[in-house]
Amino acid sequence: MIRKETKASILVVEDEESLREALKLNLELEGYEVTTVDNGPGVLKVVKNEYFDLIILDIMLPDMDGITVCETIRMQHNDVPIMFLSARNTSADKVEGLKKGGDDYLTKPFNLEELLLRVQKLIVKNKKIHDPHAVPDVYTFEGGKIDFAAHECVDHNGGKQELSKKEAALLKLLIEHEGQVVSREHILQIVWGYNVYPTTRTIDNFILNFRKYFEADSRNPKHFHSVRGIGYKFTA
Amino acid sequence: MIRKETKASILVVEDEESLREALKLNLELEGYEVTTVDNGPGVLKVVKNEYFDLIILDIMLPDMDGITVCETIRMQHNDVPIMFLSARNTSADKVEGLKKGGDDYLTKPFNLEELLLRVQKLIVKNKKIHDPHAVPDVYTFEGGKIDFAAHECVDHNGGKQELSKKEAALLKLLIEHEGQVVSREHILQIVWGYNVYPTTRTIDNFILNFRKYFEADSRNPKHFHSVRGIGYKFTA
DNA sequence: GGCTTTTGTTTCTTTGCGTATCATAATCGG
DNA sequence: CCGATTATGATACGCAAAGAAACAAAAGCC
Repeated sequence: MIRKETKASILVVEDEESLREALKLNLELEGYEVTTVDNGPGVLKVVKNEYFDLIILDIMLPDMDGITVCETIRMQHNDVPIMFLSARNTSADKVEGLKKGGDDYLTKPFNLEELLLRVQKLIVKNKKIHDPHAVPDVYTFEGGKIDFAAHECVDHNGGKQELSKKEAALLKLLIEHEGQVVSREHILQIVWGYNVYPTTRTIDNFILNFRKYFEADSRNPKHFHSVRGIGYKFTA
Repeated sequence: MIRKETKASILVVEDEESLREALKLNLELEGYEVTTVDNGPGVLKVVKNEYFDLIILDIMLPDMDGITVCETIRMQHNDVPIMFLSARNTSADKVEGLKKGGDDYLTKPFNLEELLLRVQKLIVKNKKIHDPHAVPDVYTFEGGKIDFAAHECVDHNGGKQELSKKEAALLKLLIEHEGQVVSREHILQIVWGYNVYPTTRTIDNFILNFRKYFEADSRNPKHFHSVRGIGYKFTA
């Protein structure tokens, strides 16, 4: 099994600079990859383009309040865990936050250690949800056979091929999500470990190779499909 | 959305009778199967023999405190979600509870609605972990079948069709509002973005495609209805 | 150090999605 | 019943995303 030692990524949304920087610092000390934003509309933009394991969202933002931001994110079918931060600690506020799609609600001032623990729990749970099904060391499908332990595969002609590290990792990821589309962001997050990417054609090149290995007609792939605007999909 | 409900089971551990019964009553009203226990050792016994989706655990128990109970459960590699209840609300207490394996920590007196919301969230998350296909991303209706995870659908003839990004988003939106009219403005808000107003026939074209996919007679649609002057409506 | 292999970048080509345009049909208001 | 309005359906087009390949840069390997 390939261990993922990629950092979990957190988006911190907080307009007050000192708190924002303090959060960033402490989360980074815990080993998280932290992005910060100080306004509502900015969140929506950045959430559309990047993958996050958790969003820490201040409710009181100058332009667009956090609840609305959360609602909007949820309306776009994004299930990223969201932790609300707020100075308001009435039950009504908490209930509203949780109802509108928040996963946790902390009141300011908060205890740092508690926040870090809750952050950790939310991230671990979510990872478990997305943690895909186990793939055997030797995976056989119509297009060939892949031996993840030996880092080699048998292509569609029966020829043997060595698999490089990244090739194996990407293959495994796609096979783990067999039948489902895996977004480019997710691929980069898991296989490469970065979050933002310049318009890179790197992933495409790997897919091209897979198609060479496993597809009889690489122009009309039966196993490695691209889903325009989203990512790639493997089907057996 | 259609959701089949088998009752989730909750174990309530609380020594004070009135609170215990109040919790039981309210949780049952929410549709949960509730078991109650009033002492520490009893928890361990019952947890060994029964499956629970959640344990609500009072920290101050007469014989064995809740933290110890939780630790013991975790030592037995049982990952059942545990929500602590406690009158103590210092940060140190909360931190300890979370550290020792608790998933949430509520202080007494608590707001009932908040508790119920948090209960629900813990249970749903855990269900997703154990049965990722419990809430499948597949929607079936008379006209065909739509798989949102794979971005494909089966049309009314049984043929397979790839779905583009916007197609999937719009379909999802319409299906979520099954039976009710969705206005053009709302569609644009959700599917296209915010201040975008392409005053065009764009949405119509997507509806046309859907009718091609899913309607036997596209002139007399049974599923994708247009509501003149307002928007569109999907019916199953 | 020089060689090979793997990984990443740059650039160009190709594709097809999403949008626009326009002609026609349906519907509505008066 | 007729003009105005709105939906439909076909078609055309621009542009962003994917394909493809060559090139560059690391990373291994004797």
